[in-house]
Amino acid sequence: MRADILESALRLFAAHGFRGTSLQDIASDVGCSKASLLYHFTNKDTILSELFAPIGHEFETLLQRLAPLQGEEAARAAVAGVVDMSLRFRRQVKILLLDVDALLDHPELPCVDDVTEALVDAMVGRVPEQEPRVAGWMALLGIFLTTARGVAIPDETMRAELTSGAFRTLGLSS
Amino acid sequence: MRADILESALRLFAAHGFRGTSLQDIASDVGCSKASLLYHFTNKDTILSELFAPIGHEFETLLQRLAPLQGEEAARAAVAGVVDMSLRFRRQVKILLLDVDALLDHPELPCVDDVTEALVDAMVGRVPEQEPRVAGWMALLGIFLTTARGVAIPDETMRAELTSGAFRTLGLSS
DNA sequence: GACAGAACTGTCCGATCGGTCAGTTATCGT
DNA sequence: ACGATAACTGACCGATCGGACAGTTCTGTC
Repeated sequence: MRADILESALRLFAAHGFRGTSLQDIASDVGCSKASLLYHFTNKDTILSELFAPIGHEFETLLQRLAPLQGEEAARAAVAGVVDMSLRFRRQVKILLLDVDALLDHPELPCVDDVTEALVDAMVGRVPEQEPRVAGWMALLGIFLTTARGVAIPDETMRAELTSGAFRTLGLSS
Repeated sequence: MRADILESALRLFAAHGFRGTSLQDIASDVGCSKASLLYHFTNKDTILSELFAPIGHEFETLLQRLAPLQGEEAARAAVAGVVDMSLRFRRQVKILLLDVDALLDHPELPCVDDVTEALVDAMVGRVPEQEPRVAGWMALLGIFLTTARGVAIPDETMRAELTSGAFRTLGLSS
């Protein structure tokens, strides 16, 4: 039942956003009462936290794996990591994009700004100038949103296209 | 006063989303009563419609300008047009991204899906395969989101970086 | 100063939200 | 069969939302 609730919540949050989905919406989708949701989860935020728990750790390990790398090597690893996580957690990414501002102060998920800044750093190098960072943001956000939007092709094809596209954006040979 | 209301609404909608901003929030920001808002505008949706009215026409003329072009010429013109509109209407773009699903059925603004699909067509050509379209989506969404997010550089520098970045994503020489 | 109309506001309304709680039903070891 | 515990629910609560409406204040004209 907990699993059913989480599955429905993930689908509805991704479709209509966190704020755009009421507990009653989830309950109707699951086929139980609203009170039953709050029996399994203390409140609405807890449901969200549970959905985002896995990706918090994964992003942390990705950043650790990226930390010692530099230059083109770091950029290619960052792209591969971001593409992989976007494909595996595309619905969570969509939730994050739909309700960024409301979810930023959410304690459970790591500070999104810090993580994304670190990923851009890995893609374009730790340069003080802002100009090269634009390409990094374009690559990062392009991957996230294109995955969240969804294109009617198999996952592995999508992975290859996203990776080569991001490489081109960053000026790397693909 | 109407202008003050629209300015406050635009800023608040861009910061917290359409659904995340109440009429009371806007009234407090303007410094008037909620009832006063509803004297100048028939309802909350009308405020949003007025904010999006200009960009509807602009996107239409952009698509008309793009229609006769083909190949690389069309792609370069599409990128230039999208970059230009993103920079000029960055707050509207952000609103659209924050509340896509809730705003899709909004009658005032043109069907977002149709417009974006046409822009991707212009960028990658009207090909039946889905694979090349991924790069188109990456370029389009990369421009939109990077602009909406904001980078601390002058507009004209941003324009140049966004344009060359999108060209690279699409495999065009910049 | 009197008047008309625009501009504005306080107050109320129904709907919906997240959340609480007492009470009911199902499950299971003994 | 029975009691304990988990699972679940209907009814309710306070807060907040978008919006309606009667009444008040401001502003310009004669």
